[in-house]
Amino acid sequence: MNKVNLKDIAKHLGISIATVSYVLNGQEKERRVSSATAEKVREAIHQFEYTANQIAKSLKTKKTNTIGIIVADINYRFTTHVVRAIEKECQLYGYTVIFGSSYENPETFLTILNVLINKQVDGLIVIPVDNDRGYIEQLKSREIPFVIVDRVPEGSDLSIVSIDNKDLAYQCTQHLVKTGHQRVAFMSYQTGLSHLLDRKAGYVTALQDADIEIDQNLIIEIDEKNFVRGVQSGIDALLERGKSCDGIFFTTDTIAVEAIKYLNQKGIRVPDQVGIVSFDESDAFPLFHVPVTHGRQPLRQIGEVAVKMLLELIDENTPKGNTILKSTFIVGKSCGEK
Amino acid sequence: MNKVNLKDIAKHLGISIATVSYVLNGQEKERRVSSATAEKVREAIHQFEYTANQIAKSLKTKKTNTIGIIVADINYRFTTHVVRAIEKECQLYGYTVIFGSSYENPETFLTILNVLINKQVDGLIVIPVDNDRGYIEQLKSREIPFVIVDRVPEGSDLSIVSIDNKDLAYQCTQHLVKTGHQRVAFMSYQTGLSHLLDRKAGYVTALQDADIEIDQNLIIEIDEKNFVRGVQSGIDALLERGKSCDGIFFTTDTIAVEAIKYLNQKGIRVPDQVGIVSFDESDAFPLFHVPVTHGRQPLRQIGEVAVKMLLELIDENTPKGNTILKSTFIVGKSCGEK
DNA sequence: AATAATTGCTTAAACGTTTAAACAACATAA
DNA sequence: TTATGTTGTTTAAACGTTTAAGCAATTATT
Repeated sequence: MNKVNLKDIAKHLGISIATVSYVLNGQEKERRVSSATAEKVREAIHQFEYTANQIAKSLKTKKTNTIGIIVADINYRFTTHVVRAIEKECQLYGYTVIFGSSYENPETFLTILNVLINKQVDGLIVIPVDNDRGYIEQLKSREIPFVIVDRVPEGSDLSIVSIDNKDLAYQCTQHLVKTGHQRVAFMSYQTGLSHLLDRKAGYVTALQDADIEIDQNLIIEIDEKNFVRGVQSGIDALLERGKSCDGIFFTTDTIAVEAIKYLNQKGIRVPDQVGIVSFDESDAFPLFHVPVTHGRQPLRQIGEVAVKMLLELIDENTPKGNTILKSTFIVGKSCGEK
Repeated sequence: MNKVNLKDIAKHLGISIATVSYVLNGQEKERRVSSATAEKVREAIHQFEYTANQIAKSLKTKKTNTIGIIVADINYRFTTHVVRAIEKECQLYGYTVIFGSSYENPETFLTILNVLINKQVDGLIVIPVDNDRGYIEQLKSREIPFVIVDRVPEGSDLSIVSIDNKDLAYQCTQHLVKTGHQRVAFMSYQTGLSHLLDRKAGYVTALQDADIEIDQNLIIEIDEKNFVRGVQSGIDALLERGKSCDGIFFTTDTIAVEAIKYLNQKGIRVPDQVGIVSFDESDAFPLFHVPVTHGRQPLRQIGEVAVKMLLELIDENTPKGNTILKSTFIVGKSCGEK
């Protein structure tokens, strides 16, 4: 038994499809459907449990009430939290979410982009792919509203949601200094991505403001290809005698977790031997023997704002721009705090 | 400038829409389009970068190449891993994924169900909502192919992907016994859900097989409403003098993590004072000072199999049934293993 | 030479909606 | 009386595809 459609309802009531449609779309007043007819229609709709075929509707109205989101990998803490907020917010506004993962692969990214566009999504939220350069041009040439999350590319006619990476990195570094660490190291990925450059700038500025000289030996930048080994040899290098490093600022939670594992393994005591601060938290932190001091991005808010910006963009009544959200700083005990 | 459609292509070439469509769908042979014409069409398609409007296509073919998945919360380890596999598998077969979260709320679940059905998804994968009873009837009455993951409801004309919960729980318990623990406790949620009942059965059977008497005092079942307190008072109860509990089997990773946090906090040494095993792992385990022995569900495989079953169901050439996947058991050092 | 088969296309209906435009019936105003 | 409005409804085109059916031109068969 096939789903009942407008025609079925109309035939059953002996009226035209148009009339039924008007009632359904709340246009009885404008289209002067008599209240008797309207009532009949409502009854029939209820009786037959009619629900509109959104595909047909979309074809006609050119609106799918669907947004696409392209993430790097759903299996990241950042992603799940942001996606969760996006989906919640969309539920609120009657939008649904189609999603695809690029797995950091630019080609996959473009494939997904095409699929989503052919599905006629009303807009896109993009959590960018590392190392991908051309996607913004592709997006722009498609004339589809989109919002970029997290990463701030050049070019200002874009809609972007991000946080002040430099500021939060500044706070992280400053906290290490304030808790008595003199030789504060920096551990990050080897990359040209804006958010990580900003974090480095925050680190540098904080040290300068504290009149501490920057020591290039304390700056470790890891090749992602060789992640685990990179972290380990980075830690080894930092903690070798002579360097007298007494604090480390990790620019991502992934690096922090891997480093903490290794510190655990080597029996290095935190915070006694070395104080640590992480940019971003990890669900794993609570299992470490001491609460890890860290910066916290407002992931939920990032998702919410991204959706709001996108929906405004879709409704065409908004200027584009970069929305910068406030982060918070969570003080634990990994720097020897009282 | 609007997207180019079949009509544009046809007009440009001075041929009919039908011919273009036939070429596009690889029906040149059957429909006897001359190779000259076909070539012209292909060129034009390329030149204008034509891509089909999937909405129109779907309306006609009644196929959206989209599946819906309803999860409890994207923010769970189980969910992200399964969803990741589902999406990867779908990419392979040219399907896209629409998703919605029920947040454990049956009403939200039904709302999402309706939205997805109106979007004409070809099928559904459902990671069930705790405490929801009616959803299966709702699903069945909708005559839409669907696969249930993880939880095994009564009624056998369903397609289900699950693991052998009893068997894996048996292994977990047996391992505690084999590593010298005599007074093995069980900590789970207070629930009637099949997978947790099965895990309890595994625990009981393992002890019986080892000729150890079941002690109701060592069985803790936590009210989810009061989760953190429940875990803590459960641990307190188990470790109080007199009970001489020397091992605990946690039936979920969430319970295990919360318990480990509390053990940490209280300074209780694992595995010296108490050995622990967890059903399911957590990304947090590596930060614990000792590797946690645990059962591992084949999450990726669960996702893959769910998709395969669903696509077969959609193509109508498959019997339904319960596919039970093999789990593995990861030996750490949390039971005092050498 | 007449008929049949093949080739290469086109026509047009259909999918389930929305919506501008038309229309019939009646009421009101001049 | 004629024109003018108002009310309640229907008609039909359109959205961008797919696809069965039709048809003219050419080629093959008898």
